[in-house]
Amino acid sequence: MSAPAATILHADLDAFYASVEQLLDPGLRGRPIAVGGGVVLAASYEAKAFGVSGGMSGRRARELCPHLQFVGGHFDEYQRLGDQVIEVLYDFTPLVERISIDEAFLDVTGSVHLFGPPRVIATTIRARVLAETGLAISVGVATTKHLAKVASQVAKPDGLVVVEAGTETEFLDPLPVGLVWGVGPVTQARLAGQGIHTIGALAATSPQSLRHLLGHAIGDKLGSLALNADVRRIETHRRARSVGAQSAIGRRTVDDAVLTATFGHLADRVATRLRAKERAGHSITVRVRFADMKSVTRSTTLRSAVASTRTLTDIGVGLAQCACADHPEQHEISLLAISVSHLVPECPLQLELPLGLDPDEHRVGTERGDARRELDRAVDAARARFGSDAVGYAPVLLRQNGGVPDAFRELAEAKDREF
DNA sequence: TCTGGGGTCCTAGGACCC
DNA sequence: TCTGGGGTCCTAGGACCC
Repeated sequence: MSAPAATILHADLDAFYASVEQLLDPGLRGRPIAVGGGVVLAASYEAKAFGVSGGMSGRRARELCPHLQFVGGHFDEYQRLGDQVIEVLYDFTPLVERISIDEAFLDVTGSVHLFGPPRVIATTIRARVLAETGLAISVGVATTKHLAKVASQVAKPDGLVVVEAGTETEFLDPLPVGLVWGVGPVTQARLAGQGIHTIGALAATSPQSLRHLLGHAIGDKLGSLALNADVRRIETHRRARSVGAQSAIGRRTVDDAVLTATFGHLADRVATRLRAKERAGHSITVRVRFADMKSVTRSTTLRSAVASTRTLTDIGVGLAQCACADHPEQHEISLLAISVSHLVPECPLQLELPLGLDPDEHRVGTERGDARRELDRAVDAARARFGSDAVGYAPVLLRQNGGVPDAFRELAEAKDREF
């Protein structure tokens, strides 16, 4: 006998940022709004009706919806309300896997004795979230994570869909393949080329054909999801595998001053977060996006793990110079990014970083290595007491450029916190 | 007003080792 | 001398998700 099927809920706040804005300002309710400016971070359902969606350029959004109103984000409120909703979920089970600011999986298999059948739990959650925060949350209920997520998408807006055990295939088969987790525009187009438009058609395709069409891993994964063979468990604690930061800088002529200033800023953000997590990383990857939106990456792997701001800055600049030198036909850059991976625990008292090219230069125990550690520690401590703007490493040469406010970045970074 | 910022995972080729 | 095959790591690129 197999174990009784699990009961998984996927709870997903509707048009989250935009709904919060409409909550905060009643004058925005019932109207098409978008959070963002140059790019749409989130659209209200009234705006979605015109085809406006997240990630779209502001200009395109206005073309689709001339009366669209842009609003600046209240990022602290998003975090606060998102946390408040997650706290409601914990009242029903400790098995909560938060996957972003506004959505989570719950395993309520063991909760039914306390709170009633899954449908009752889901209904209670939706009512409590609405009463306590004023926000609509859609919930999908099923026997697997994937199916629960598909169900919550189908439930939107402000709905509940329960897929009863035994009816999974019947539920999934007519749905479009785009609802399968991991099927984006490229994969969807590839499948459409073979006449595969529904999850049922995907499930009916042979594993060999899928592998041939999409590659081994993707083909196998999609095949199993379409056949409802998802065996993933709820993971309550997930460790980050990389820490990164990026900055769109408009169009800038390639020069060292821009690289130094930008990587100073990015490395500061990344290294500070690494040190706060007591982690350091062996691999550093830099991405340079040119003015024509083509981007290239350069990476390096060091024998020792890095978490120092200054060291990360130097490596970032060096890798970006390599990338630019390899593309002499490109004269302008529009974005720089740095990411640290192959993370390892770093005890604050432990030594760090010999560097690749000149191993002695930055090693702790040498004058420069010690100085860098002391500087990082002093800056971290001052910021902890006086706020993140209290101390900087370099003059902020970066024009704000109408970009995303720092508060939004801090919001994205807040996902680092262990939920 | 040309196109954000944070991530995860997969593929493919080459180096290197056994 | 020529002939192998498998495994692992690194780098670069890309699809996808929120």
